[in-house]
Amino acid sequence: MAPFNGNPQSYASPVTALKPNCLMCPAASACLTRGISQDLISQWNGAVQNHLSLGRPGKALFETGDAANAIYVVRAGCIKSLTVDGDGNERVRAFHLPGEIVGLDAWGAEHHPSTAVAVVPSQVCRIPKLAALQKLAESPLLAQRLLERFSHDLAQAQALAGDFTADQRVAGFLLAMRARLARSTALKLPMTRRDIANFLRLATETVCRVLTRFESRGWIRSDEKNLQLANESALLRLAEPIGIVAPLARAA
Amino acid sequence: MAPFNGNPQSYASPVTALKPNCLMCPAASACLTRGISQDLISQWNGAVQNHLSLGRPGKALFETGDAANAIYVVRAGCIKSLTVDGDGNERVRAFHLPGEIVGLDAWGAEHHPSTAVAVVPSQVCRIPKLAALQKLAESPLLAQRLLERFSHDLAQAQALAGDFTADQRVAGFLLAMRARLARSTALKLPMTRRDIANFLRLATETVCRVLTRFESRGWIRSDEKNLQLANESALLRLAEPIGIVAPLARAA
DNA sequence: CGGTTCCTTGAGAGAACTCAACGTCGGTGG
DNA sequence: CCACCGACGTTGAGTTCTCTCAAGGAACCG
Repeated sequence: MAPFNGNPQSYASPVTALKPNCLMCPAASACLTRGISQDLISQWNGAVQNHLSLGRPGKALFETGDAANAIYVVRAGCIKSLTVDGDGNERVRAFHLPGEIVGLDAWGAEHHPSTAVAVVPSQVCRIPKLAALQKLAESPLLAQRLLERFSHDLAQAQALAGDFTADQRVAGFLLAMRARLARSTALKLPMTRRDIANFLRLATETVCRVLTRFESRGWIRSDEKNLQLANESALLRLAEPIGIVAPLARAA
Repeated sequence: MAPFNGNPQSYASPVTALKPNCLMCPAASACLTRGISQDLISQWNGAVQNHLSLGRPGKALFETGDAANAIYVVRAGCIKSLTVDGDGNERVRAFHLPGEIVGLDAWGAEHHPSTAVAVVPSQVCRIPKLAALQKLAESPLLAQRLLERFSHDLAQAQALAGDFTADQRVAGFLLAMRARLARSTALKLPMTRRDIANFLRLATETVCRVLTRFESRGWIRSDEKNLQLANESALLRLAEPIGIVAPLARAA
């Protein structure tokens, strides 16, 4: 059970390791700090308390009911937010990729309404709400950035709440992941079929069947977690009614 | 076609009518200004540009694609946010009651992703985003209030996005309306069955059938728009998996 | 009063779910 | 080293919940 050692600063002194440098962050191109001045980035960096490694899939960042004193920016990996109802049924509410923020649904609450769990080995930056609030007061630009993030997540959640066919939902999900992972048409999905299905309100089997259908039509090529989007326009046509929200950040 | 005349300041001079006084607002107990000092309320009042009357149901506040330079706080009535897809299908994304904010999904965008329409004769306060941002920088408390609102709406949207039975969704909706309208167990729903169904991703007929079922069980008494929740605990038990988000505001 | 919109109830159809089974992969321990 | 186990992905067959289609009654408005 070797500890996950993906932290590029793990060899540095503990203090340095605890206080990552936003200027050298691998997720900078998708973070709140994207495209702002170095001075401002340094200022924001002051609000970052430390960063945490979630070494193995399933490791919880926080659980429902925990005190909610901070938000977390994903530095690497993938985090999922989920709730568990009285019958023990899990429900995936969101996936968070590098640069995205975990815990926004708890900004106005003392306790987290959802649990956050690593999907793959991940790292996050912890930013206490109070420290963040202080920085926002000092910089309207940062405040605007955070509000944009809230607004985007809200619009996204509302779009996804719609009533769509299984094909539409899967197509929309693939396109959203493609835009957020933002490399090429080749995707490496971090999460399992089960998580995707749960997130999209579908049965695991349905997701499988849809993917098989897409592949038989030549729209995608699928090798388990590795997907190749061969016909994005077809997927886009299918997913149009969802009104996918364009991602805020692009690779610089 | 007499103009809606519910504005208590309509007899005052035009300037006064255009700049409502937050200290005398009927929606104050549910607004961002709830429970803060009079000085701070007055300060926030400075950000309020004017207020608008939407005299008849169906009147649009703004439409998808319009420039998004402001947010709107509902002063009276009820506003619905909706989108229209390529096939002309409407989808209700949210209802906004007095004290709640319309347009948050467009804070980070230049154009509104959704259309806002009056459900009943309504009034809203227009607050330019720039003016709001300025006030937020001056007052961390106001900033916190707005962030809480975003957070709450996000959590709510995610909760509602889940996969629930028709009975669960309707029960959850009734309880949420009860909490937001916050009077007694007697509810006067502003919106039609069609709107409720669309919002809950159900057919109008299904909503009717569920309400009939609830009534036959003695859980509610229904006279069209006027509902009486006779057995809230039964509804609560049914809606538990949704994880209803408690409303931020209560009547003072 | 027609005309429209809304609410309600009934009967049949369809999309997705549940249940079930099988192959694969990776980790674990004998 | 390999058998075992569990998790994951995939495919098939029957069931169910909700939708669609259809129609009638009530309320509202010009």
